[in-house]
Amino acid sequence: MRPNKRDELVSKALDVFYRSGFHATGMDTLVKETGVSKTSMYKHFRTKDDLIIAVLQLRDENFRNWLFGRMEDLSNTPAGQLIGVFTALGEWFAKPEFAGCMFVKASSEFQNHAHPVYRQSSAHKQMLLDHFTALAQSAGVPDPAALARQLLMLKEGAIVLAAMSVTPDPAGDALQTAQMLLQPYLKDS
Amino acid sequence: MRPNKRDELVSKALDVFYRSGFHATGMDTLVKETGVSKTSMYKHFRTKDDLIIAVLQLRDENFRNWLFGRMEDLSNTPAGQLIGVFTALGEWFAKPEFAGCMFVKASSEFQNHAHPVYRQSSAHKQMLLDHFTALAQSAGVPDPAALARQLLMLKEGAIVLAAMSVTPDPAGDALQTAQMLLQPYLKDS
DNA sequence: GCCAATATGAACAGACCGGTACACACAGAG
DNA sequence: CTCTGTGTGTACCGGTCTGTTCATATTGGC
Repeated sequence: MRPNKRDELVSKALDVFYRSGFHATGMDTLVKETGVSKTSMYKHFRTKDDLIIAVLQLRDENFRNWLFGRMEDLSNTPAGQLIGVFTALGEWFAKPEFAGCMFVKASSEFQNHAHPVYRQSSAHKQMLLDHFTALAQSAGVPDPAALARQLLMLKEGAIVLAAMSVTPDPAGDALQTAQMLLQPYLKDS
Repeated sequence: MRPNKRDELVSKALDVFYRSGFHATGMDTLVKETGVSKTSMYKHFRTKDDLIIAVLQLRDENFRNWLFGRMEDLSNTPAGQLIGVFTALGEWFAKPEFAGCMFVKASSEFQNHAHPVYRQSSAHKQMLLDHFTALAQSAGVPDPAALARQLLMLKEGAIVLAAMSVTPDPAGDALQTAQMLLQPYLKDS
């Protein structure tokens, strides 16, 4: 029961769940895809729900590291980093494996608000909101919380429209709107 | 095989799917909930997918009638109607049965872009976009298509945040943003 | 009333669901 | 070598999935 074996299972399960959905993916499929035996799988994860929760934890970590890292790469100023969200989104949407937000999908399939999967999905969005709020505050915005809510809303809307193939460049559209909201606080540094 | 019986089945199935998800809801559950026999159910709908497609058609009709009707009630001007979207959203979010957008959830569970459920979900959003674009054009906006995309994105973002209980008043936040976008075209009539 | 056509319901079919029992391979200790 | 502990794979469990079969009510025409 090496610990990195567990991580490997979670990582592979993430891919399959992301591609095919949670309820639609059976444990037999995951066992086959990972090459491990069912017994081993259930040694690492007591139930399917436990596995899903581990998957969402990994996703939260990966997504946060990727997005926040990308934002920092793109700008040194808080306002510039907030704008960077939408540049980063555009890069994500262009990837062939893009298939929407995993947490939105998770909360869609586990709608009971008391369910750990729903709570975890909600917490992920809350975490993003907190980060945006902190940046907005650093940027000197009068109402940082309100701006953060607006930017998060743009981000979620863009992801939905991208996942549903409604408009060709939702990241670009969101970027334009965000620039309007942030214009007073963007120094051209 | 009275036609209104079929409508009744679709309507009831809509409620159950909306509450519990598509894959998570079995035909046995639907049969039990509707009181009809399984044979009758499969007389009306050849497969579960056929039923889901009928459900989404009804949802599309209901949602369109409700939203567009509410928009017209709220204002006589095109720009005012576009603002009305977000007032209407606020009313929707306050309803106890609110559980996010059914089409976003459907496309989450049926991600294959060639699947009729995905295509239908995408088409629903396209329909909304077209309506918004026409209104924006009537309002005399220079780039009606761009504004419509922005407003649709705000709507989708607000629904996601409402469904995931991230912020207390996403409709209000979206309304504020929309007012910024539409300010030049809103006459206080 | 009588017969044919149709709608219905319960039981079932075969596959798959999440989860478990258990026999076994293989390591290290003596 | 033997004994023992641990990780693994297979076969299986009861239940549920979508979809079907077939015998039985129910209806309409004459």
